[in-house]
Amino acid sequence: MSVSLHDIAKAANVSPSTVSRALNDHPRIGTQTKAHIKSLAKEMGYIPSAVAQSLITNKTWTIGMVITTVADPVVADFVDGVDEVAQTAGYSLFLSNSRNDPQREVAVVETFQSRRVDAIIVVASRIGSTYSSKLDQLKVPIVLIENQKHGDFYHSIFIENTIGAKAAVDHLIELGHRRIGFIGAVDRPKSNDERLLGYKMALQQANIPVEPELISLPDSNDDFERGQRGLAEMVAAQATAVFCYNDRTAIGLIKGCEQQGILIPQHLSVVGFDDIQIASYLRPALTTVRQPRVQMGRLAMQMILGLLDGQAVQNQTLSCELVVRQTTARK
Amino acid sequence: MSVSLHDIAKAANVSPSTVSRALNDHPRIGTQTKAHIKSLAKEMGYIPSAVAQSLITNKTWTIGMVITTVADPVVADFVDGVDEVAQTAGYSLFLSNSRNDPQREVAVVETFQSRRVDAIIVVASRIGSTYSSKLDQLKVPIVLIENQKHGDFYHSIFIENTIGAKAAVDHLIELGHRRIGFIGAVDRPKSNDERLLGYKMALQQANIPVEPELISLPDSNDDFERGQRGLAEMVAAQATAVFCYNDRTAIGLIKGCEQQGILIPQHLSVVGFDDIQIASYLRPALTTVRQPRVQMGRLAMQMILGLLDGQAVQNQTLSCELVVRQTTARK
DNA sequence: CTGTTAGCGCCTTCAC
DNA sequence: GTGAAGGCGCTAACAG
Repeated sequence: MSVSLHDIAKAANVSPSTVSRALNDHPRIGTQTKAHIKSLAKEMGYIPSAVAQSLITNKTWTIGMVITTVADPVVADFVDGVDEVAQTAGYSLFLSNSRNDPQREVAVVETFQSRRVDAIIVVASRIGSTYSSKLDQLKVPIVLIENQKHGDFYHSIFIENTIGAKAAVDHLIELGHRRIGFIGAVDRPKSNDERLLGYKMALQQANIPVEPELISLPDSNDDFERGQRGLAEMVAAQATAVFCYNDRTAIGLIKGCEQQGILIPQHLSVVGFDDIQIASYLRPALTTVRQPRVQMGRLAMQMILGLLDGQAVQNQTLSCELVVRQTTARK
Repeated sequence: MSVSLHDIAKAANVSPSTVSRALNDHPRIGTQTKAHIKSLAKEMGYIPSAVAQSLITNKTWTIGMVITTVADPVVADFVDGVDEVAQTAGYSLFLSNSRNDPQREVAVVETFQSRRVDAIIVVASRIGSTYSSKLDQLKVPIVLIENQKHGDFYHSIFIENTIGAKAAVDHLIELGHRRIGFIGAVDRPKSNDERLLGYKMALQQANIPVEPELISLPDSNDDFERGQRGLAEMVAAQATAVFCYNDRTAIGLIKGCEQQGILIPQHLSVVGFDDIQIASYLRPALTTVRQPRVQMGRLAMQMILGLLDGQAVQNQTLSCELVVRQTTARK
């Protein structure tokens, strides 16, 4: 296999521990022997085995991250943020898709445990309290991004869904809309409820009744498809504006509109959520609520670092901001 | 720490080796002791240490994947494909961004080596022959997806860039266009050259001169920005159609057009490359060349599995297909 | 300053 | 069928 400490020890006529010390810049080591060993090691192409090191130090310098799918641009940005901070801090990232299947998620977490990861990050988990029993025994810090189960488990990073959603709907109301619809996502119960709540709060504050037929929760796992499916209900309910669970839902909705000759924003105003990169490149450019996704990923990893450092770490809730573009217009 | 073989051996009043055998369904083991030990292990929450196992078996069940950034939807799909096959085969995936920086890429690969990954997958590497010396010594199988250095190193998965590009430009020529531009990507030299070659071949075949002013290689690392920057050159060269290096470049170009009142496809026809998911949701929907990205990821991981299994594995070049939508029209 | 010893958690011959 | 012993590659006390 690859060259080991022993190999280079033999070559240098010293003991393995001397080699170890030299390579780790241990204080009590001869300057010349150290230099000699180091050059020898390089020459022999020695690369220390992280697995052997982990076994003894009981630290793997490894983070496990469970996501739904990296094909979701929101998730991708989380990953980017986490990876950035992790890499800088010397950690490697295990990435595993759960495809939003709670069972797979549990399986992945168990794999991570067996790999003795130093910490775990889970995006959009729907597991919730199941974790309590499974993970409380483990000493592994775990932080959740956009946990989808009600109740605060462990350390979490949230976004101000309700406030953001309310801002979106406030904006529509200001534009004179009264029949405002909502197209939601059933597979992300908590964010969905929070955004729906913001929607309702905005309406109530403006003394507009909340009408069930204006709220659509299409039974699909695909964001785009949900948007397209929700359109029928919006038309039937005579909505003049729609707030969508996220940008991809809005994009699906808009495509459906185009096919039916419904003009955006002349006939229908549309607001999304997330501000994914493409949002500003659409024609018309999408009005949406911006979420600091990369920042959330960074923060998650920074929380991990704090936790690993034994610090007390607070849950974080980041704010989001309305970005008005071209899909919303005065009624 | 966590419970070990010894702990459960003590609890069961047997030796550690017996426990090991029981848990691994070794043949020579008492049926009842086995059952007893298994239930005991579950009860005590025993999770075997993959790191200890790796140290002894010299196999980590781990794959290292180096990417530019997961925020690129093309890369994200590669990752999805790899992850799918890897997970099924029992492998975990280390993911690391290089941000398209060759130096970082080398650093990441070294980290992977120290972690003793069983294999490495690199996306859009610009390293090339540097690998020869560095990795030839290692016994780790390595497969490259869309290698960006000329010359075939190791095992690779390619796409028929030239054929796809030619199909795109053929399509524009059929529509009556004669002044067709190309906006390329300098940070992906090989794919860019291949697509540019396809562009040139199509023109030559139609007896249309290749004019340098119709070829733009904006000095930027952002796809969208390249598209926007390239527009000026296209306008100056009086292009009536443009073939872009990829979809995101096309999207940037289209945005620039909108700002200048240039209508797509009436004033300018545009073709992209990749067929990222959003392409069909744009208005007008983007004409492009579809790349089987997820399939490429799967294939990469399957090649790894073959290699790990000692099989002789062939490089693969997948074909792509023109998808005509709404951004191209008769001149 | 350097060598020796022990052991991280597990598997794998060997004995019994 | 089960136990004892050795070792994977490395670090961390101890000695010297």
